Amino acid sequence: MGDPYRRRKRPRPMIEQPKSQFRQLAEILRRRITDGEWRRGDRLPGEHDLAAQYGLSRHTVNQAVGLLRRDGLVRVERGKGAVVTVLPQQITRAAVARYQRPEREREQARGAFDAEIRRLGMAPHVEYRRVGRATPPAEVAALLGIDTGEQNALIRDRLMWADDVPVQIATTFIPWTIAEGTQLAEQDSGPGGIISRFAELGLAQTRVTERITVRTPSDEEGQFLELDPDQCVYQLVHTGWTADDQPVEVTVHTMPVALWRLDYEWPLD
Amino acid sequence: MGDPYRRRKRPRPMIEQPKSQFRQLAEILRRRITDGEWRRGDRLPGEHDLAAQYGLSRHTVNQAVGLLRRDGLVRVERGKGAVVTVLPQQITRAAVARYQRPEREREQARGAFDAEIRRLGMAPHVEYRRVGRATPPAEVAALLGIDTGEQNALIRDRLMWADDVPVQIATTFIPWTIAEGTQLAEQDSGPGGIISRFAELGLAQTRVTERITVRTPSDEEGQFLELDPDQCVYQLVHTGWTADDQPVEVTVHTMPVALWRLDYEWPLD
DNA sequence: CAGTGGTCTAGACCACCAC
DNA sequence: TGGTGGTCTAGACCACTGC
Repeated sequence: MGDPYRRRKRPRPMIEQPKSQFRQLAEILRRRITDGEWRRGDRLPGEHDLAAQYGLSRHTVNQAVGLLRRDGLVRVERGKGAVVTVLPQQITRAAVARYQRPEREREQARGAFDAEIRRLGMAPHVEYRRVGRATPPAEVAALLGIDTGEQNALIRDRLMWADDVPVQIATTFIPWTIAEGTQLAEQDSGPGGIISRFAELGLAQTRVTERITVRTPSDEEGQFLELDPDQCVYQLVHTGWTADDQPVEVTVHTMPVALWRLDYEWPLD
Repeated sequence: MGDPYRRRKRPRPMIEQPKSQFRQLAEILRRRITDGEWRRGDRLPGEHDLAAQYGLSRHTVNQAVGLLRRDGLVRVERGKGAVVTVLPQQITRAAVARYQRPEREREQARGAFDAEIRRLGMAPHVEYRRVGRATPPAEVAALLGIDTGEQNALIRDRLMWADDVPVQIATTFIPWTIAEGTQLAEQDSGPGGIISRFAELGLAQTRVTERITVRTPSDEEGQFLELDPDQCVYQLVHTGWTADDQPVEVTVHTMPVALWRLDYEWPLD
């Protein structure tokens, strides 16, 4: 069987692979953050200073900082500098639990997000950006089985924070033929969230699917989530189905990968 | 309520945001790939040529190519050049389906991966790198509820390809007290895979959890998966539990985010 | 050997921020 | 206005590939 790595590996040096200077510097800076020397909110020394201190050109330092930005450890604002942004812990999205027994205590929708954030000792905040009739993206229209390019969906678009950190964009689409004139189309979807409203309409969701991909954020997403353009986000597409396999809800969640981890759980027979 | 984006946006130019030259070039090159001008296996023009052609310095071109590498569209080998590596379609991992009815037709383990790859018209290949007694990482030991730093686990470490593309590393850990002397410790785990062996041992798995995170690959992982160091991978930690909530299996999957999408599905009550 | 990309420097100009 | 980072150029040296 052998060791397939061997094929591609050269005789390994005793101590360590020689690495480029900017990667070594990034390693040093990363350690100073994870070790707690620099904490959330602290400003890193200017690139000019770091360059002088380590005997590097500013360009090399800039590359090193770029690695930290990609990993979501620091955020840079023009004219100000690099600030440590890493959270003490990632937020956990327990996908299955958040949709269980919604009638019990508003665990659904806003309630589930609230719990996820409070678990970390942070304050959740949700702001509705838009609730109304709109044209869904083509992929969403296809999922919902409705025509493309028409104003045939209700959109519920919201932004979410943990303390002052923007952590998620969630956009729900519901066929307009279902949502029109119901509480689904109101900003406050009422007790139990939209899941309960669907049930009352005789369109109880009995099955849920989620598809996870990772991509780079759009300009708009990057702006709200305060992401460096090199950071990645989860795109999580959640679809709710009725007993006769009709899709009645599609929600697209956009979350920085640095901030979240996603949990799933199911029984085996 | 207003538009929260407005806070941070400046009056938008009519045509487009001014973008840096390397991002514009990356956009051009990306389009030439997605439009099919350059296909999988083709070599990009040299950076020197591109620089001359577009009137840029080689460094700027190098930055542009870096964006394509990060997105997994091209792979660069020293001394050779940049080769288009993007697959026609992402591989879909249907998490729940792959563990259902394992006794039916070897759908488990190797069987599920086989189906995932064949669905794309590619040829799956699995190679066992190591099967034997080993010391699990501390996080895995904690999950399994066994001591840290001891040779107290069976490791089943395998590499997976689609055609000639390395697509996944999967490493299974099972407490040695369970695996010792059973077919679990043999490379061929028998019909139905290890799930069936657990059932025969009176340790049938009744519940499964998975935790997804995204991180940069280790040197070793990047080497096998032929990843640029700037590309991200999913780390998917799969745990199997018995009816009395004993964890009997932990499998860590490492998959390039550019190649995979992850599907989940469950019923609502 | 020539051709590739990886990395680094020195220097420059710009946009943006805070004062 | 001075300090920050974003970006770009010109030029250089290196490691690696394949002939």
